[in-house]
Formats: sequence, structure tokens, C-alpha cells
Amino acid sequence: MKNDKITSRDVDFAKWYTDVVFAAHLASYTGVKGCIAIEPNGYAIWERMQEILDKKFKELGHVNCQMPVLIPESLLKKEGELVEGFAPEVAWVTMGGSKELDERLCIRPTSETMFSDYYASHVKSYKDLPMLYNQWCNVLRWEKETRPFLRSREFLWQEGHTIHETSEEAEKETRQMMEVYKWFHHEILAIPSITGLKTEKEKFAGAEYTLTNEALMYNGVSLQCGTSHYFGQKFSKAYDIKFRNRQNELEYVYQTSWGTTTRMIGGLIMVHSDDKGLVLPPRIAPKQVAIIPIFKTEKVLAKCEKIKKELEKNSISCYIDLTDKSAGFKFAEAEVNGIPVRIEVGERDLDNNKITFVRRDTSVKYTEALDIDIPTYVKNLLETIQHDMYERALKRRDELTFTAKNLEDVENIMNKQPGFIKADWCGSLECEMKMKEIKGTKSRCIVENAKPLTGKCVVCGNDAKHLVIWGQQY
RNA sequence: CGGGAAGUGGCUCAAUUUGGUAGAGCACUUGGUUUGGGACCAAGGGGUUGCAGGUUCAAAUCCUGUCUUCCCGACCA
Repeated sequence: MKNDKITSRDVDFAKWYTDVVFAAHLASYTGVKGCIAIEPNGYAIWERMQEILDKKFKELGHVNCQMPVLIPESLLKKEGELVEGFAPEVAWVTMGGSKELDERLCIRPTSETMFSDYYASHVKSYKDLPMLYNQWCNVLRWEKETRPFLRSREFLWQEGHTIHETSEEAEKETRQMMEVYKWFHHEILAIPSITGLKTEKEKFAGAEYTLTNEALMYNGVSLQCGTSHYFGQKFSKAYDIKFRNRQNELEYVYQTSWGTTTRMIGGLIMVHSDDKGLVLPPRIAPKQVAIIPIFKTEKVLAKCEKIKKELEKNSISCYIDLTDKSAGFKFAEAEVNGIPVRIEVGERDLDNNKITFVRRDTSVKYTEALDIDIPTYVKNLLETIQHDMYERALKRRDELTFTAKNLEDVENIMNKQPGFIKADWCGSLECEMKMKEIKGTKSRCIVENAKPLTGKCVVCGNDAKHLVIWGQQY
């Protein structure tokens, strides 16, 4: 049944999105623009993301640390491109009254500067390398237009910063971390993404190059999900990060950084959720199963407890809804919160030796004999849901992926239904800017090692250098 | 930051046009009956209208400023 607190997805996508955020109690507004209160339901998803990624990072040799939230102005300004890129959205700390600061401090928009400064005084020899650091923290960027999770001023993220002895090793790290994100999106979040290279215009300020994962939302707008940057020696030269190499010479380190954010919670909503509320892939869902006693008789409650114990013994997370609400209310509640599987336990079923399972993603009900192996049954159901959700998202992406040979094609596509547009590009900024004039269509990524479609630039018709995925972005 | 809209109990809104001192539904509390798709009855609590000024005998209502939210652009993860 449709949730009457949620605007239909096909009627008003933007309104639907915020309705789901609030209805599922993921976040709420605060008195400060662009700074949301992430509520327990939302934070639990972030904790799952942290848990899974953190484990992966550590398996690959990374360690966590924490840098300060404040950055001195002089430090920020050492790397010219970075400053230029971030200047408009950096927030400065001011002190009132007679307390003057010796130097202006900004609130970190990203921590390349702090890590670089730290590394500069801590690396001495090639024997110290690589240094593979990561931090989980909040950052602040003074966005003009804000939306919960998708674009807030303060957001939570993880930023990995690594330094290496050779460019080969650093580049390998850059690609490896991109693969981690890709794995995370595909295997855990069930979000199909396209991996590629950012154009000069779209890359991270100060990077040699930026690798990105781009995912298509249900409405055909693209979301950047995790980026991995190769800095070469740009930052090490600006921040003087030198080490004694194997030839006993001073050399600048090779550096990378990579990150993903709470924005992915927004991605989960926009890829998978529906008019009933949130739909979570089982592998990221903080609670995978809702056990719902229809009426709290002793017999029913005892059965619920038994199921809970069995599921937990098999590493399936679950809860029993013990509120005094009506059964219908409990069903709706589990649905809006995106719990992947619901188990309904009622007298009537128990008397007939039956039990009912309901999938959140399809709303299909399965009534089974009471003596089945419930944990195995649920485990299979969860895996099926995870798999089907990915396939469904993939199908939607493919439906909304188009090819264009010229600007007219682009215009026709974007006027009808935005999506990914595959088109050849000559590599010039001018042509990229021309594309942008059509409904804000920007290059999302350059597909590496791809065969060109026509060999001619979609804008100017000259020889093409790259196959590019274009689209509107969040 | 430009264009548009809106802020009234926790939520959705009415009263604003024509100033006269805030009302409904949902939610909440208590009691009872209920419970297989968002239950019902009864009683009860809660707001000086985003905030700050101004006009007036009198302001939710008129004026100015400001903050927040949403939509459309520009900027960005």
C-alpha cells in the first residue's frame, strides 16, 4: 500500500526524495542551513558503510588517524590549484571581541593540506614508505543549494591519503581504491556504476588525474560515488614532502587520496527506494529482518523469540516489533524503514503450522510450512533480494543509457528523458562547455580503453580522442 | 548568489484578502474495546503564529530587515 506521507516518485522526484528521508527517519533539518541531524536510522546505515569499508581498507594495509578540523590559511594556500578549486566554499573561523587570531583558520573542506604537512615532517627514508593513512571525519563546504545527504554543508566521509616511493606504486594505489569503491557499490549497495577518468575540467583541484564511479539514479540524473585521485608530486612539491631514496638522494613522494561520503545514503534512496519508502539492499541494511507478532499472545511471542535467536545465531540481524500498534501499522513501519524481509507471526498461521515471509523490494508474500529451516530460508531470500535489486538497478541504468552522434541527438535525449549519454569527444574544453548548455549536460567520465562510436566529436565533428559518458549530475 | 514560493501546537493545514487577541485533522497522554494492511470510543495536555524591529488603541494579519526550507538557474561530493 502506498504511504500517504510520501509524494509519488513519478509525480515529483525531488519531493519524493526528501519525503523518504523524513518518513524513514534518516535525517531531519536543524536551524543551520545545510547541516542536518542524522538520526539513528540514517546513522546506522552510515555505520554499516564504515564497518564494511573500514575492514576492507585495513585488509589492504591502511591505518586510521585523525587530523584537526581547523587549517591555518597559510597552509591551505600552499597548493595553488587546490585553493582556487575550493576557495568559494571554504568557511573561516572568526573570533569576536578582543580575541584576535594571529592567522585566519578555516574549517577543513578536505584534508590534503593537513596530511601533506604531517607527512612532510614524518617521512625521512624510502624505508618509511608507503604511508597509508585514512580518516573518518566531517568536513565543511559552504554550498549554496543544500539537500539532505546529497548536498549538505557539513557531511561525513572517509578520506584516504597515501604517500609512496614511486609513481607506479601510487598509481596502483589510486586504481586499487577505485576498485574497492566499485566493489562496494556493486556488491554491497547493489548500485551499478561506471568507472572512468574525470576530464581536466571535472577532476579534483590539484590532482594529476581523478578516477570516479558514476551511478545513475532512478530519474536519470548521475551521482558521483567515490573518487580516487592521483597527485603525482604536485602536493609533495608544494608541501615539501621529501624522502631519502634508495640512491641516497632527496626525492618528492608520490601521493594519492580517495574518499566516499554520507551522500551514498542519498544514492541508496534514489536508486532503490519506492513510493512506500526506503528499500535497503540486505547487505547494507542495519536490520535485515523485521519479526512482527500480529497479536502479542504468549504463543506468538515465544515463536518470535525463537526465530530471533535462530536468525542471530546465523548472523542475520533482526528485531521483534513489540509495540502495541496494529498489525497493519507495524507492516507499514517496517516498509517505510526499508527492512528487506518481514516475518509475520500470527495465531492463525501458527494453528495451521504456517509462517509468512514478505519481501520489501517486491512486496511478494510467501506462506511456508512452520517446520522449514528458517535461517537458511531467510538467508536465501536475502541473497535473492540483493541480487534482484542489483539486476533491477542495472536494467534501469541500461534503459536510460543512450548514444549520441551529434548535438541534436543530445538535445532530443535530454528533452525526453535524462540519462547517461555515450558520445565521442575531441578533448576540448570548448566542446565540453557547449554540451553543458544543453540542460546542464556535463562529462561524467572518460571511458578508458573504449572503442569510439563514430570517431568524431559529438560537438564539433573533429577527430575524437575519447568515448565519454555524459549526463546531468547531483 | 540571481528568479519564484513558503514559514501558524510534534506534523499537515485554516484564520491573512477586509487588523479585533488563534482553530481543525493527525500525533501525544489516560482509560477501555481492538490487532492478518497504517483500529475505535471517551476524557485530557500542548501554540501568543520563524526571529528582530516598526505602524496602530489593537498585529498571525500591514511595513522593513533577517534566518530557514522548497523549486528553477550558476557553483560543487
